[in-house]
Amino acid sequence: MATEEEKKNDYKNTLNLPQTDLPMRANAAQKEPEIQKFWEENNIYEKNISQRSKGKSFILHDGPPYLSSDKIHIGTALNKILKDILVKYKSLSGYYSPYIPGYDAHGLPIENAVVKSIKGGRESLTPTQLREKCREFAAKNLKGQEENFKRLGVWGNWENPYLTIKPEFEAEQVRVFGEMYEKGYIYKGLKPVYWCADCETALAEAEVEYADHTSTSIFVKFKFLSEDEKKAYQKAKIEIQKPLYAVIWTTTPWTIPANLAISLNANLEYSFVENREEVYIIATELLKNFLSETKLENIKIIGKCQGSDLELLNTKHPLYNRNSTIILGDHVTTEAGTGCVHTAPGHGLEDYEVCMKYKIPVLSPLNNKGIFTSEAGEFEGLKYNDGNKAVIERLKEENALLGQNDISHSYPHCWRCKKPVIYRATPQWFVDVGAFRSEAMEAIKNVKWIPKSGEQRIGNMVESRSDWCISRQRAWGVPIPVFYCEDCGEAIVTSETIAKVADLFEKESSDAWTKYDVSEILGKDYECPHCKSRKLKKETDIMDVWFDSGITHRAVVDARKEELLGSPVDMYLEGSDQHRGWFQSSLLTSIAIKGIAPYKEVLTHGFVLDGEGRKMSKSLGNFVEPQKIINVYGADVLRLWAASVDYRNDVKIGDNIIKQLVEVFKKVRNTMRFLLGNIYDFDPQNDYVQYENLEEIDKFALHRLQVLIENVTQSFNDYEFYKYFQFLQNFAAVDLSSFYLDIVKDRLYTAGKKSISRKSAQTVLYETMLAILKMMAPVMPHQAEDIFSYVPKKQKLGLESILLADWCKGNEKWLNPQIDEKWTEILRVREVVTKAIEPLRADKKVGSSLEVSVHVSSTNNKITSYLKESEKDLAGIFITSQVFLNKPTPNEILNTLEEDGIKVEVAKAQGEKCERCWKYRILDKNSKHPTICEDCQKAISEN
RNA sequence: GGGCCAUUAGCUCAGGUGGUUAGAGCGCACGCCUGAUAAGCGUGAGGUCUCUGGUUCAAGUCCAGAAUGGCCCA
Repeated sequence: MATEEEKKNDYKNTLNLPQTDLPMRANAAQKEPEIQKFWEENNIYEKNISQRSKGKSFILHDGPPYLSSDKIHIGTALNKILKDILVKYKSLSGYYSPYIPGYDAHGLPIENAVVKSIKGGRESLTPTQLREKCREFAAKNLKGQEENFKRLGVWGNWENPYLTIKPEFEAEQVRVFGEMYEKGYIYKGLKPVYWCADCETALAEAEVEYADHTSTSIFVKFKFLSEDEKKAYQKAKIEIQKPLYAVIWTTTPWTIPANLAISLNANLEYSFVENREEVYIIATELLKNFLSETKLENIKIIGKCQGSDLELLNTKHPLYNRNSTIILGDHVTTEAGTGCVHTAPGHGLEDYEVCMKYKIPVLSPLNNKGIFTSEAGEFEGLKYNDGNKAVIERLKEENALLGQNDISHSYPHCWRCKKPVIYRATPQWFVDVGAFRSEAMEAIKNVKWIPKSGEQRIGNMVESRSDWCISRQRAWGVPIPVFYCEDCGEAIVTSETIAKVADLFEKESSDAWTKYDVSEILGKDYECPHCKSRKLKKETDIMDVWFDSGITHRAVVDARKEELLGSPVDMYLEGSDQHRGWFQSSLLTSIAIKGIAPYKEVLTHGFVLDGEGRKMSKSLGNFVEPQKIINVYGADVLRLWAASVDYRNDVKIGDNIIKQLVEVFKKVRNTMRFLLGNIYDFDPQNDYVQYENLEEIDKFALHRLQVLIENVTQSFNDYEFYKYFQFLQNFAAVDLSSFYLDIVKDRLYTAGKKSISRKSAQTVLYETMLAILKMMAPVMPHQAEDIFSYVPKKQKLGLESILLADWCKGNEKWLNPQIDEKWTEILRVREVVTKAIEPLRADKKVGSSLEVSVHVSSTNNKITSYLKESEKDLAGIFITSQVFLNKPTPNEILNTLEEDGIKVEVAKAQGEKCERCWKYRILDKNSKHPTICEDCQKAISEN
């Protein structure tokens, strides 16, 4: 005879409980690499690419990360993940969407890192050896970054990435230079750069260190020309005969010989100050400061005017027989000085910029050693720092000095010899942006910028930018492919020289530039086209790395037309800092040689901040390392993070945020596990229930699914992944977990295994599972693939990988507004019912809601009729044992709740607990199974 | 200092053309279930919508200014 316990187990065995081997825990950190191995070994990426027609394409062109490190940081991870989500989504949606990752590998940061790492410094290596080290350094970092990217689950042509140091890339770069030169867009000019007079070398921004330095500051007066003096007085509305001076202030007296202008701020107010027989112009705000510094007394303000009133008036240089013109610039501030800024375009970057606008030429009367040249007149032969004293002496003699003080301030020093550095104008190569600026502005208008503000941002920059200096005095880069004639001094760039250099680089890389001499490159008989001389030399400068990456539209997109279909591509997707960087350098070179923008759309994302919204910095020690997150939670959680935030603005990441995402990740997995477990025996071929035959709540579930599919699709199409995240999360938690699955559980478990009602629910579960797997795939590809591997073969649509599927379309006929309206109302009633039961639970009068029966009524006719229509299903929907509409519950009413015109009375359920389905029923003691209900008896007989 | 951007519950996000007690999911608290179980369900508490002015009968929503934070310049 069976014991009670055994009998219970017997009935339990007749239930259809979920079955699946999919583990509840993802164990992602360990599982993901296995999945990636599966993709790699089975060429899933390549298969996806080849199954899509090139007629429908979406090309995202990768911006090359810089190879300064072998580890990627969180910002790079965000960027690559966003790109990959998009590429995967487009691929699933049927687009031909290949992805060729790129790397930026020339430039100063790499060169500096290498120089620092070698004993003996730069001098211990030949340029060729140095370049070789740089190449190795870049290769090592590439390997590290590539591993990081692959570990994120990023798809792409990893076999053949593009690289700015590949010979074919460098060759194209030389050709682009040649084309731009031929169009007259490239010229040689002077520009101030940091210069160390002791090392006799140009320095980059990164090569100067700031340290305190004591300088002599001086106030110098520049006398107005008599004509212009009158005009100035007129502007200030004063009548006076005394001589008028603009007073400048500088901490580098030696640059006075190079002064060509005086800069004022157009919007500042300037005072005319009378000092005995002279009048000075000083910015009103700085007057106090000026007086205390110069110790002048008994002065008075006799007039005022705006900076803009004085534009283009001339003063006389106190030491030379030339003018110094008053010009206007935004760099003039009231922080120090007089508001009249000494402007020497050869010795200051701002000075240079503002003089460019006024077409004032550059004057830099210093040689490599920092010694004044003949252009400095009487100071010729003096070293610049000795020039300070000499200049001050002369100014005194000319009665042009108004004051002199020593000040200590932060000043740039050479990182090698630690001596102060200067700005010195040197010959540089430029791109004449002005020549095609309007074309570029026009092109900007025709690009779709997301977010929209990007258009203004880049527009402002292109509009106001000066010419692009593309030369660098360094070793690790593509040489500027120019020869010079040593006899006539002309620069030589012809289609012939460009072709020869390009072809050579294509074979041997740009290392060939230093390796061969001119005659080897151009041929023994090559002669200067200007003077027929055969004495030629090579340019020693290299190109700005922004020029490297700026021509990928040509060296990659056009050069690999078979794969990338040629420029312009559909999208560039980078951080918002690239408006100044890659978006602009790419735009300018593309406009210059092709007349079109290289992209149709530009999508930008913000920067990654810590959990408190602070910038990540060494001093705060608040860096979030992607590798750490991946090692603990897996790449999919990081990917989910990227998808969960509105990346158009800055985004935050921190422990708390990641923990929340892990919860969502688990929730989705568990929900999928439940779906999977309940359709283990479902064969779509035979068991699929046609829409018309589905139960109404199942139709409602499909309606909700269809709404989800459409919302999610729209979110991806708009690149608004965070909306996708919200939709998916809500659907999993609300529509499925707490509503549909909770209700349908009973049917799945207790109904006959092959009953139509169970199959009806299974059909919905099956459709839901497939749709969600597909919508997980772009964002959580590992998780989706992992789950998919546990899907029974019959349900897999013949797919080898979920990443080879077609995007979920659902079925338009699932949209059912009538059912939606009705069930939304029923859901409201359900809320009132659960709320009404709640107090009884708190009082321990009731545990499971199945111990309860309810009487429901409503003052709303619509609701009443909806309830009536579905009367027999209501108990299941409310997860109670009985629902009464017309008559009150037979047992004592334990609680009543009325809300929104819906009245619910709760009582104990009728009958006894059925041992099989746990619902309370009036049991037939005389039947074969006296402890289970009628429905269960029927179900058992069907099994 | 200039250009561009952001600021709604602890977190991630909603809140067309200004109009009743500002929403969702998660998290949290409390409880239930023990046939999704290192799961599942329910209920509840959380917001002076960054601030200050202004327009208006009425402002998270419009205007002006400010603060804080971010990117790019200087």
